[in-house]
Amino acid sequence: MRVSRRQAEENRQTVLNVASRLFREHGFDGIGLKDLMEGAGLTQGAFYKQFASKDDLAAQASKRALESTMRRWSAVAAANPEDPLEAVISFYLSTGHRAERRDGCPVVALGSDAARQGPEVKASFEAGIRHYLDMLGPWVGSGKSKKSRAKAMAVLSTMVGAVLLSRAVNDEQLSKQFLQAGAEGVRAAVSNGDGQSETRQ
Amino acid sequence: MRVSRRQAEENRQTVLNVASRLFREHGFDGIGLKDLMEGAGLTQGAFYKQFASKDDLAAQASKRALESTMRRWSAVAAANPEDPLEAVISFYLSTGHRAERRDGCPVVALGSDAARQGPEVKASFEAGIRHYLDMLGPWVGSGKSKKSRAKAMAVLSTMVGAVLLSRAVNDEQLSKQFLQAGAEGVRAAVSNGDGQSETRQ
DNA sequence: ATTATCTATAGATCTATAGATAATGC
DNA sequence: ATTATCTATAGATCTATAGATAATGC
Repeated sequence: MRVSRRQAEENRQTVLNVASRLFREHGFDGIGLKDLMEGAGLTQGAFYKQFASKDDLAAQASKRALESTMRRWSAVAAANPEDPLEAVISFYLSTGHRAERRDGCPVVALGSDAARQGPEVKASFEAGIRHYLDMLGPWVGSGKSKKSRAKAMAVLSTMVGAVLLSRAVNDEQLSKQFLQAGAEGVRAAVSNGDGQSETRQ
Repeated sequence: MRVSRRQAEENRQTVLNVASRLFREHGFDGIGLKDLMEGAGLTQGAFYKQFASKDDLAAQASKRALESTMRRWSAVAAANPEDPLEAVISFYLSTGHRAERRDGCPVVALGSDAARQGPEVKASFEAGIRHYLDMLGPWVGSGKSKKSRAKAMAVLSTMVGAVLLSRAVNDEQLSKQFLQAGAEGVRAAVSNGDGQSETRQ
Protein backbone atom coordinates (compact mmCIF):
# COMPACT_ATOMS: atom_id res chain seq x y z
CA MET A 1 0.00 0.00 0.00
CA ARG A 2 2.74 2.44 0.85
CA VAL A 3 4.44 4.08 -2.13
CA SER A 4 7.83 5.74 -2.46
CA ARG A 5 8.32 9.33 -1.38
CA ARG A 6 8.83 10.24 -4.98
CA GLN A 7 5.54 8.59 -5.94
CA ALA A 8 3.78 10.16 -2.94
CA GLU A 9 4.86 13.62 -4.05
CA GLU A 10 3.70 12.81 -7.55
CA ASN A 11 0.32 11.78 -6.17
CA ARG A 12 0.08 15.05 -4.28
CA GLN A 13 0.75 16.93 -7.48
CA THR A 14 -1.92 14.92 -9.26
CA VAL A 15 -4.44 15.75 -6.54
CA LEU A 16 -3.56 19.43 -6.92
CA ASN A 17 -4.02 19.32 -10.67
CA VAL A 18 -7.31 17.49 -10.39
CA ALA A 19 -8.54 19.84 -7.67
CA SER A 20 -7.55 22.94 -9.62
CA ARG A 21 -9.86 21.75 -12.39
CA LEU A 22 -12.73 20.32 -10.36
CA PHE A 23 -12.91 23.42 -8.17
CA ARG A 24 -13.12 25.60 -11.27
CA GLU A 25 -15.87 23.41 -12.65
CA HIS A 26 -18.00 22.98 -9.52
CA GLY A 27 -16.87 25.63 -7.07
CA PHE A 28 -15.11 25.06 -3.76
CA ASP A 29 -18.35 23.87 -2.16
CA GLY A 30 -19.52 21.91 -5.18
CA ILE A 31 -17.12 19.00 -4.96
CA GLY A 32 -16.29 16.66 -2.09
CA LEU A 33 -12.99 15.18 -0.98
CA LYS A 34 -14.12 11.73 -2.06
CA ASP A 35 -14.59 12.70 -5.70
CA LEU A 36 -11.49 14.87 -5.57
CA MET A 37 -9.28 12.01 -4.40
CA GLU A 38 -10.87 9.46 -6.69
CA GLY A 39 -10.22 11.82 -9.57
CA ALA A 40 -6.55 11.40 -8.72
CA GLY A 41 -6.83 7.62 -8.47
CA LEU A 42 -6.67 7.51 -4.69
CA THR A 43 -9.17 7.08 -1.87
CA GLN A 44 -10.50 9.67 0.52
CA GLY A 45 -8.37 8.41 3.39
CA ALA A 46 -5.12 9.52 1.80
CA PHE A 47 -6.17 13.14 1.80
CA TYR A 48 -5.09 14.27 5.24
CA LYS A 49 -1.53 13.04 4.87
CA GLN A 50 -1.27 15.34 1.87
CA PHE A 51 -3.19 18.42 3.00
CA ALA A 52 -4.09 19.99 6.31
CA SER A 53 -7.72 20.64 5.40
CA LYS A 54 -10.00 21.29 2.47
CA ASP A 55 -9.26 24.99 2.85
CA ASP A 56 -5.57 24.24 2.58
CA LEU A 57 -6.23 22.34 -0.64
CA ALA A 58 -8.39 25.17 -1.94
CA ALA A 59 -5.53 27.63 -1.41
CA GLN A 60 -2.93 25.41 -3.04
CA ALA A 61 -5.20 24.39 -5.91
CA SER A 62 -6.05 28.03 -6.57
CA LYS A 63 -2.35 28.82 -6.79
CA ARG A 64 -1.87 25.95 -9.18
CA ALA A 65 -4.82 27.01 -11.32
CA LEU A 66 -3.57 30.56 -11.60
CA GLU A 67 -0.05 29.44 -12.44
CA SER A 68 -1.40 27.22 -15.15
CA THR A 69 -3.42 30.06 -16.67
CA MET A 70 -0.34 32.26 -16.46
CA ARG A 71 1.65 29.77 -18.49
CA ARG A 72 -1.08 29.83 -21.06
CA TRP A 73 -0.94 33.61 -21.35
CA SER A 74 2.81 33.42 -21.81
CA ALA A 75 2.45 30.83 -24.55
CA VAL A 76 -0.24 32.81 -26.34
CA ALA A 77 1.79 36.00 -26.08
CA ALA A 78 4.96 34.31 -27.25
CA ALA A 79 3.16 32.98 -30.30
CA ASN A 80 2.41 36.53 -31.40
CA PRO A 81 5.34 38.70 -30.27
CA GLU A 82 4.32 41.60 -32.49
CA ASP A 83 1.07 42.14 -30.69
CA PRO A 84 0.96 40.01 -27.55
CA LEU A 85 -1.94 41.97 -26.06
CA GLU A 86 -4.12 41.36 -29.08
CA ALA A 87 -3.21 37.68 -28.91
CA VAL A 88 -4.21 37.47 -25.26
CA ILE A 89 -7.41 39.44 -25.86
CA SER A 90 -8.58 37.19 -28.64
CA PHE A 91 -7.71 34.10 -26.62
CA TYR A 92 -9.26 35.27 -23.37
CA LEU A 93 -12.40 36.84 -24.83
CA SER A 94 -13.23 33.88 -27.05
CA THR A 95 -16.12 31.44 -27.03
CA GLY A 96 -13.50 28.75 -26.52
CA HIS A 97 -12.37 30.21 -23.22
CA ARG A 98 -15.96 30.89 -22.22
CA ALA A 99 -16.76 27.20 -22.67
CA GLU A 100 -13.82 25.74 -20.80
CA ARG A 101 -14.65 26.67 -17.25
CA ARG A 102 -12.66 23.66 -16.11
CA ASP A 103 -9.37 24.86 -17.58
CA GLY A 104 -10.05 28.55 -17.97
CA CYS A 105 -9.21 31.56 -15.85
CA PRO A 106 -9.80 30.86 -12.13
CA VAL A 107 -10.63 34.49 -11.44
CA VAL A 108 -13.75 34.12 -13.57
CA ALA A 109 -14.54 30.56 -12.53
CA LEU A 110 -13.96 31.09 -8.80
CA GLY A 111 -13.85 34.83 -8.22
CA SER A 112 -17.18 35.02 -6.42
CA ASP A 113 -16.22 31.99 -4.34
CA ALA A 114 -12.78 33.41 -3.53
CA ALA A 115 -14.39 36.49 -2.00
CA ARG A 116 -15.96 34.20 0.63
CA GLN A 117 -12.78 32.30 1.45
CA GLY A 118 -10.10 32.93 4.06
CA PRO A 119 -6.85 34.82 3.59
CA GLU A 120 -4.94 31.76 2.33
CA VAL A 121 -7.12 31.35 -0.74
CA LYS A 122 -7.16 35.09 -1.31
CA ALA A 123 -3.36 35.15 -1.08
CA SER A 124 -3.21 32.67 -3.95
CA PHE A 125 -5.56 34.82 -5.99
CA GLU A 126 -3.70 37.98 -5.12
CA ALA A 127 -0.39 36.55 -6.29
CA GLY A 128 -1.93 35.36 -9.54
CA ILE A 129 -3.68 38.66 -10.13
CA ARG A 130 -0.47 40.60 -9.56
CA HIS A 131 1.18 38.38 -12.09
CA TYR A 132 -1.58 39.13 -14.61
CA LEU A 133 -1.01 42.84 -14.04
CA ASP A 134 2.74 42.48 -14.45
CA MET A 135 2.20 40.95 -17.86
CA LEU A 136 -0.43 43.44 -18.95
CA GLY A 137 1.47 46.53 -17.75
CA PRO A 138 4.05 46.76 -20.53
CA TRP A 139 1.45 45.95 -23.19
CA VAL A 140 -0.97 48.68 -22.21
CA GLY A 141 1.69 51.08 -20.94
CA SER A 142 2.09 54.51 -22.41
CA GLY A 143 5.17 55.30 -20.43
CA LYS A 144 4.63 56.18 -16.81
CA SER A 145 4.47 52.92 -14.93
CA LYS A 146 1.91 54.14 -12.45
CA LYS A 147 -0.50 55.03 -15.20
CA SER A 148 0.06 51.82 -17.06
CA ARG A 149 -0.55 49.90 -13.82
CA ALA A 150 -3.93 51.57 -13.47
CA LYS A 151 -4.69 50.87 -17.09
CA ALA A 152 -3.72 47.24 -16.69
CA MET A 153 -6.14 47.01 -13.77
CA ALA A 154 -8.99 48.47 -15.79
CA VAL A 155 -8.18 46.16 -18.70
CA LEU A 156 -8.07 43.09 -16.48
CA SER A 157 -11.36 44.14 -14.88
CA THR A 158 -13.00 44.43 -18.28
CA MET A 159 -11.70 41.06 -19.43
CA VAL A 160 -12.72 39.23 -16.25
CA GLY A 161 -16.11 40.92 -16.13
CA ALA A 162 -16.88 40.25 -19.78
CA VAL A 163 -16.25 36.50 -19.52
CA LEU A 164 -18.11 36.32 -16.21
CA LEU A 165 -21.14 38.02 -17.74
CA SER A 166 -20.94 35.94 -20.91
CA ARG A 167 -21.19 32.82 -18.74
CA ALA A 168 -24.07 34.03 -16.60
CA VAL A 169 -26.66 34.38 -19.38
CA ASN A 170 -28.55 31.86 -21.51
CA ASP A 171 -28.78 33.79 -24.73
CA GLU A 172 -25.91 32.92 -27.04
CA GLN A 173 -26.06 36.22 -28.87
CA LEU A 174 -25.97 38.32 -25.73
CA SER A 175 -23.18 36.15 -24.39
CA LYS A 176 -21.08 36.61 -27.51
CA GLN A 177 -21.70 40.32 -27.51
CA PHE A 178 -20.16 40.59 -24.06
CA LEU A 179 -16.99 38.97 -25.34
CA GLN A 180 -16.88 41.25 -28.37
CA ALA A 181 -17.75 44.40 -26.45
CA GLY A 182 -15.14 43.53 -23.84
CA ALA A 183 -12.49 43.09 -26.52
CA GLU A 184 -13.48 46.36 -28.18
CA GLY A 185 -13.44 48.14 -24.87
CA VAL A 186 -9.95 46.92 -24.08
CA ARG A 187 -8.63 47.88 -27.51
CA ALA A 188 -10.15 51.32 -27.21
CA ALA A 189 -8.74 51.84 -23.73
CA VAL A 190 -5.27 50.90 -24.86
CA SER A 191 -5.23 52.79 -28.15
CA ASN A 192 -6.55 55.73 -26.22
CA GLY A 193 -2.96 56.38 -25.22
CA ASP A 194 -2.62 58.80 -22.32
CA GLY A 195 -6.22 59.77 -22.67
CA GLN A 196 -7.42 58.61 -19.28
CA SER A 197 -9.44 61.55 -18.12
CA GLU A 198 -7.97 61.90 -14.71
CA THR A 199 -9.01 65.52 -14.59
CA ARG A 200 -12.68 64.99 -15.31
CA GLN A 201 -15.05 65.94 -12.47
CA MET B 1 -50.22 26.20 12.89
CA ARG B 2 -51.83 27.09 9.62
CA VAL B 3 -51.73 30.80 8.72
CA SER B 4 -53.89 32.85 6.36
CA ARG B 5 -53.17 32.87 2.65
CA ARG B 6 -52.14 36.46 2.96
CA GLN B 7 -49.71 35.61 5.74
CA ALA B 8 -48.44 32.58 3.80
CA GLU B 9 -47.62 34.77 0.81
CA GLU B 10 -45.92 37.21 3.12
CA ASN B 11 -43.82 34.39 4.54
CA ARG B 12 -42.85 33.32 1.04
CA GLN B 13 -41.69 36.84 0.32
CA THR B 14 -39.67 36.89 3.51
CA VAL B 15 -37.98 33.64 2.55
CA LEU B 16 -37.12 35.12 -0.83
CA ASN B 17 -35.65 38.24 0.73
CA VAL B 18 -33.64 36.26 3.24
CA ALA B 19 -32.42 33.86 0.55
CA SER B 20 -31.43 36.66 -1.79
CA ARG B 21 -29.11 37.91 0.93
CA LEU B 22 -27.82 34.64 2.34
CA PHE B 23 -27.04 33.30 -1.14
CA ARG B 24 -25.04 36.42 -1.91
CA GLU B 25 -23.17 36.05 1.33
CA HIS B 26 -22.43 32.32 1.25
CA GLY B 27 -23.05 31.18 -2.31
CA PHE B 28 -25.79 28.83 -3.51
CA ASP B 29 -23.97 25.84 -2.04
CA GLY B 30 -22.87 27.61 1.11
CA ILE B 31 -26.17 27.77 2.89
CA GLY B 32 -28.70 25.05 3.71
CA LEU B 33 -32.49 25.10 3.64
CA LYS B 34 -32.60 24.83 7.41
CA ASP B 35 -30.72 28.08 7.98
CA LEU B 36 -32.54 29.70 5.10
CA MET B 37 -35.98 28.94 6.56
CA GLU B 38 -34.97 29.76 10.11
CA GLY B 39 -33.70 33.10 8.83
CA ALA B 40 -37.29 33.76 7.81
CA GLY B 41 -38.67 32.62 11.17
CA LEU B 42 -39.98 29.28 9.89
CA THR B 43 -38.82 25.68 10.01
CA GLN B 44 -37.34 23.58 7.26
CA GLY B 45 -40.55 21.62 6.72
CA ALA B 46 -42.45 24.59 5.35
CA PHE B 47 -40.05 24.96 2.44
CA TYR B 48 -41.55 22.60 -0.12
CA LYS B 49 -45.00 24.11 0.06
CA GLN B 50 -43.39 27.37 -0.99
CA PHE B 51 -40.82 26.27 -3.56
CA ALA B 52 -40.38 23.30 -5.86
CA SER B 53 -36.72 22.78 -5.02
CA LYS B 54 -33.61 24.57 -3.89
CA ASP B 55 -32.84 25.35 -7.53
CA ASP B 56 -36.25 26.94 -7.86
CA LEU B 57 -35.50 29.11 -4.85
CA ALA B 58 -32.09 29.98 -6.26
CA ALA B 59 -33.69 31.22 -9.47
CA GLN B 60 -36.36 33.26 -7.70
CA ALA B 61 -33.97 34.64 -5.11
CA SER B 62 -31.55 35.68 -7.85
CA LYS B 63 -34.35 37.55 -9.56
CA ARG B 64 -35.21 39.24 -6.31
CA ALA B 65 -31.61 40.16 -5.63
CA LEU B 66 -31.14 41.70 -9.06
CA GLU B 67 -34.38 43.64 -8.81
CA SER B 68 -33.32 45.02 -5.47
CA THR B 69 -29.97 46.15 -6.85
CA MET B 70 -31.78 47.69 -9.80
CA ARG B 71 -33.91 49.77 -7.47
CA ARG B 72 -30.76 50.95 -5.80
CA TRP B 73 -29.24 52.06 -9.10
CA SER B 74 -32.41 53.97 -9.87
CA ALA B 75 -32.35 55.69 -6.51
CA VAL B 76 -28.68 56.61 -6.82
CA ALA B 77 -29.19 57.89 -10.36
CA ALA B 78 -32.29 59.87 -9.39
CA ALA B 79 -30.36 61.56 -6.60
CA ASN B 80 -27.92 62.98 -9.12
CA PRO B 81 -29.89 63.64 -12.31
CA GLU B 82 -27.16 65.83 -13.79
CA ASP B 83 -24.68 62.99 -13.97
CA PRO B 84 -26.40 59.71 -13.14
CA LEU B 85 -23.54 57.63 -14.54
CA GLU B 86 -21.01 59.29 -12.28
CA ALA B 87 -23.36 58.72 -9.35
CA VAL B 88 -23.67 55.03 -10.15
CA ILE B 89 -19.93 54.67 -10.74
CA SER B 90 -19.01 56.17 -7.41
CA PHE B 91 -21.62 54.07 -5.63
CA TYR B 92 -20.79 50.80 -7.37
CA LEU B 93 -17.00 51.16 -7.31
CA SER B 94 -16.83 52.15 -3.65
CA THR B 95 -15.35 50.42 -0.62
CA GLY B 96 -18.86 50.46 0.79
CA HIS B 97 -20.23 48.30 -2.00
CA ARG B 98 -17.15 46.11 -1.89
CA ALA B 99 -17.84 45.38 1.78
CA GLU B 100 -21.52 44.60 1.54
CA ARG B 101 -21.48 41.32 -0.30
CA ARG B 102 -24.78 40.47 1.37
CA ASP B 103 -26.69 43.40 -0.14
CA GLY B 104 -24.47 44.26 -3.08
CA CYS B 105 -24.60 43.37 -6.75
CA PRO B 106 -25.49 39.70 -7.26
CA VAL B 107 -23.49 39.51 -10.47
CA VAL B 108 -20.32 40.05 -8.48
CA ALA B 109 -21.41 38.04 -5.45
CA LEU B 110 -22.80 35.07 -7.40
CA GLY B 111 -21.54 35.42 -10.97
CA SER B 112 -19.13 32.50 -10.78
CA ASP B 113 -21.81 30.40 -9.11
CA ALA B 114 -24.44 31.38 -11.68
CA ALA B 115 -22.26 30.04 -14.48
CA ARG B 116 -22.61 26.58 -12.90
CA GLN B 117 -26.38 26.73 -12.45
CA GLY B 118 -29.21 25.65 -14.73
CA PRO B 119 -31.10 27.81 -17.22
CA GLU B 120 -33.63 29.04 -14.63
CA VAL B 121 -31.00 30.78 -12.52
CA LYS B 122 -29.27 32.08 -15.64
CA ALA B 123 -32.59 33.44 -16.90
CA SER B 124 -32.86 35.52 -13.73
CA PHE B 125 -29.35 36.83 -14.21
CA GLU B 126 -29.92 37.50 -17.88
CA ALA B 127 -33.02 39.57 -17.19
CA GLY B 128 -31.19 41.56 -14.51
CA ILE B 129 -28.16 42.09 -16.71
CA ARG B 130 -30.31 43.31 -19.60
CA HIS B 131 -31.89 45.76 -17.21
CA TYR B 132 -28.44 47.02 -16.18
CA LEU B 133 -27.59 47.54 -19.84
CA ASP B 134 -30.85 49.37 -20.50
CA MET B 135 -29.98 51.83 -17.77
CA LEU B 136 -26.36 52.26 -18.82
CA GLY B 137 -27.08 52.65 -22.54
CA PRO B 138 -28.40 56.22 -22.53
CA TRP B 139 -25.69 57.32 -20.10
CA VAL B 140 -22.77 56.08 -22.15
CA GLY B 141 -24.45 56.57 -25.52
CA SER B 142 -22.98 58.77 -28.15
CA GLY B 143 -25.90 58.44 -30.47
CA LYS B 144 -26.13 55.20 -32.37
CA SER B 145 -27.91 52.76 -30.13
CA LYS B 146 -25.94 49.76 -31.31
CA LYS B 147 -22.68 51.40 -30.41
CA SER B 148 -23.93 52.58 -27.06
CA ARG B 149 -25.15 49.06 -26.32
CA ALA B 150 -21.65 47.71 -26.91
CA LYS B 151 -20.21 50.48 -24.79
CA ALA B 152 -22.66 49.72 -22.01
CA MET B 153 -21.53 46.10 -22.09
CA ALA B 154 -17.88 47.05 -21.83
CA VAL B 155 -18.65 49.46 -19.01
CA LEU B 156 -20.66 46.88 -17.10
CA SER B 157 -17.88 44.33 -17.60
CA THR B 158 -15.33 46.75 -16.18
CA MET B 159 -17.49 47.57 -13.17
CA VAL B 160 -18.30 43.95 -12.36
CA GLY B 161 -14.72 42.82 -12.89
CA ALA B 162 -13.25 45.60 -10.78
CA VAL B 163 -15.41 44.80 -7.73
CA LEU B 164 -14.86 41.08 -8.18
CA LEU B 165 -11.10 41.56 -8.25
CA SER B 166 -11.17 44.01 -5.36
CA ARG B 167 -12.87 41.31 -3.27
CA ALA B 168 -10.53 38.50 -4.24
CA VAL B 169 -7.34 39.99 -2.80
CA ASN B 170 -6.11 40.54 0.74
CA ASP B 171 -4.14 43.72 0.23
CA GLU B 172 -6.29 46.75 0.97
CA GLN B 173 -4.27 49.02 -1.26
CA LEU B 174 -4.43 46.75 -4.27
CA SER B 175 -8.11 46.22 -3.64
CA LYS B 176 -8.82 49.95 -3.58
CA GLN B 177 -6.74 50.49 -6.68
CA PHE B 178 -9.01 48.12 -8.59
CA LEU B 179 -12.01 50.21 -7.66
CA GLN B 180 -10.27 53.43 -8.63
CA ALA B 181 -8.80 52.06 -11.85
CA GLY B 182 -12.19 50.61 -12.78
CA ALA B 183 -13.86 53.97 -12.24
CA GLU B 184 -11.18 55.76 -14.26
CA GLY B 185 -11.46 53.21 -17.03
CA VAL B 186 -15.21 53.67 -17.26
CA ARG B 187 -14.94 57.46 -17.30
CA ALA B 188 -12.30 57.31 -20.01
CA ALA B 189 -14.33 54.90 -22.11
CA VAL B 190 -17.38 57.13 -21.91
CA SER B 191 -15.65 60.46 -22.46
CA ASN B 192 -13.88 58.82 -25.36
CA GLY B 193 -17.00 59.53 -27.38
CA ASP B 194 -17.19 57.61 -30.63
CA GLY B 195 -13.61 56.62 -30.30
CA GLN B 196 -14.05 52.87 -30.09
CA SER B 197 -11.53 51.61 -32.57
CA GLU B 198 -13.74 49.25 -34.46
CA THR B 199 -11.42 49.41 -37.42
CA ARG B 200 -8.27 48.40 -35.62
CA GLN B 201 -6.81 45.05 -36.70
C1' DA C 1 10.80 1.53 12.14
C1' DT C 2 8.44 4.53 9.42
C1' DT C 3 4.74 5.92 6.65
C1' DA C 4 1.54 6.36 2.28
C1' DT C 5 -2.54 4.59 1.45
C1' DC C 6 -6.44 1.80 2.55
C1' DT C 7 -11.02 0.60 4.79
C1' DA C 8 -14.20 1.96 8.11
C1' DT C 9 -16.59 5.12 10.72
C1' DA C 10 -17.99 9.21 13.67
C1' DG C 11 -20.74 12.98 13.73
C1' DA C 12 -22.63 16.65 11.30
C1' DT C 13 -25.20 18.30 7.62
C1' DC C 14 -27.72 18.20 3.26
C1' DT C 15 -32.18 17.89 0.26
C1' DA C 16 -36.47 16.02 0.20
C1' DT C 17 -40.59 13.54 1.95
C1' DA C 18 -44.26 11.82 5.30
C1' DG C 19 -47.54 12.38 8.52
C1' DA C 20 -49.41 15.20 12.48
C1' DT C 21 -51.42 19.47 13.95
C1' DA C 22 -54.25 23.33 14.11
C1' DA C 23 -56.02 27.22 11.96
C1' DT C 24 -58.29 29.06 7.69
C1' DG C 25 -61.85 29.27 4.24
C1' DC C 26 -65.90 27.58 2.39
C1' DA D 1 -62.51 20.18 4.00
C1' DT D 2 -58.46 22.28 3.04
C1' DT D 3 -53.85 23.52 3.88
C1' DA D 4 -49.59 26.20 6.01
C1' DT D 5 -46.57 24.88 9.07
C1' DC D 6 -44.66 21.71 12.31
C1' DT D 7 -41.89 17.58 13.94
C1' DA D 8 -39.55 13.64 12.51
C1' DT D 9 -36.98 11.04 9.49
C1' DA D 10 -34.95 8.75 5.23
C1' DG D 11 -31.06 8.41 2.67
C1' DA D 12 -27.22 10.61 0.87
C1' DT D 13 -23.24 13.18 1.47
C1' DC D 14 -19.79 15.99 3.85
C1' DT D 15 -15.20 16.75 6.52
C1' DA D 16 -12.23 14.66 9.45
C1' DT D 17 -10.22 10.87 12.26
C1' DA D 18 -8.77 6.03 13.68
C1' DG D 19 -6.65 1.95 13.02
C1' DA D 20 -5.05 -1.70 9.66
C1' DT D 21 -2.00 -2.90 5.95
C1' DA D 22 1.95 -3.36 3.31
C1' DA D 23 5.71 -1.32 1.15
C1' DT D 24 9.68 1.93 1.72
C1' DG D 25 13.82 3.63 3.85
C1' DC D 26 17.18 3.28 7.22
